[in-house]
Amino acid sequence: MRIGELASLTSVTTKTVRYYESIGLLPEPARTEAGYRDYGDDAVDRLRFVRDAQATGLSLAEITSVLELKEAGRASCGHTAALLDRHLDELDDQINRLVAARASLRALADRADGLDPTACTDPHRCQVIAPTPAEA
Amino acid sequence: MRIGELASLTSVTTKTVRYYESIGLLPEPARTEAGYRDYGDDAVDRLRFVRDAQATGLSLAEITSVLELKEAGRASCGHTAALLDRHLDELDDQINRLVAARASLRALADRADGLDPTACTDPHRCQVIAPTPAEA
DNA sequence: GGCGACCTTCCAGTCGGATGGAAGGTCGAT
DNA sequence: ATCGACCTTCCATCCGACTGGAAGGTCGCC
Repeated sequence: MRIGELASLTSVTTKTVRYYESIGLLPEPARTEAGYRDYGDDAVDRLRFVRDAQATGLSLAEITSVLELKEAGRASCGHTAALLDRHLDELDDQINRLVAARASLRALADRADGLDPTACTDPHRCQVIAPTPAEA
Repeated sequence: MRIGELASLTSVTTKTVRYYESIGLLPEPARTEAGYRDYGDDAVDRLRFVRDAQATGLSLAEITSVLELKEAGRASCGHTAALLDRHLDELDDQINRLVAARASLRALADRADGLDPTACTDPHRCQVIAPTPAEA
C-alpha cells in the first residue's frame, strides 16, 4: 500500500509517517517504480504499536529502542521488560507529582472560593495567590 | 537588589529572570544609574509565586494571566478561582490518562516477566510488544 | 492532453521554556 | 591600573514532535 493508505489506516498524517521514517522509527519501505513508498501489512502493525506505546507516555526515542530490541530478536524480552519497568517507575513519579500538585491547587482554589470578593481590593495583594499573606 | 541576588534568593538563573521579564511574566524593574536591574523585595515574592505555580503544573502563560488579574486588582478572586478550577480539571484528566497508561504498561510488563526468554526467537515478532500475536 | 489526487524531496517554522555565548560596561578591591 | 565578579544586550541553539509549504513527478480518468 502507499503512504496515504497507511496513514489513514493508522490515523496519522503522511507527514508524520515520513517523519517517523526520518528518525529511524519506521524502516525505509520498498519503493514502486515511480519512487512511491510501498508498505506491507506489517507496517500498519508497527505504526499502530508506535501510537499505542506513545499513548502510554513513551517518548519516540524510547519506542525506537524497544523496536530496535525487537528487531535484534533474541533476549529482547528482558531488555524490553527492563525498559517498561523503568518507564513504570517514571510514570509513578509523574503521577505522584501531579497528585501533589493537584492537592495544593485544590487548597488554593478552596481558598479562592471561600474569600469574600469585596475583600479583594488591594491591587498589590491578591489573597488567592499570595502564598501566606505576610511572609516577605 | 540586583538580578544576581534575586536569582539566588529564588533558585533560578539570571538568564531565567531576564527571560521571564521578556515574556511579560515579571515587570520591568527600576534601573541603577549604570543600567543594572534593581529589584525590590516584592520581586522575590512574585518570582517565588511563579515557581510555586509552575510546580503545580501551570504554564507560564497561565501564570501570566493569573498575575495580570492580580495586577488588575478587583474581581481577580473570581477569575483566579475559575482559572484554578479549570486547571484542576485538566490535572484530573492528565492524572487519569497517566493512570490508564500505567495500567496498560503494567500489563505489558507482566507479560514480559511471564515470558520464557527462549521463546523469544522470532526476530520479527517480540511477544512482549506485539499487541495481539495474530491480529493483522 | 489536461485535471485532480496523490506522491516525492527539502527546507523552514512552531511551541514552551529556557540555555549559551559573544561583546562590551561597571564596580570594588588590591 | 588592572583583576575578577557582576552586569548589559542580542542572537542563536536546544529539546520533542511535528507541521507547512514550495517545487516538481505520477497516476487514473474524462
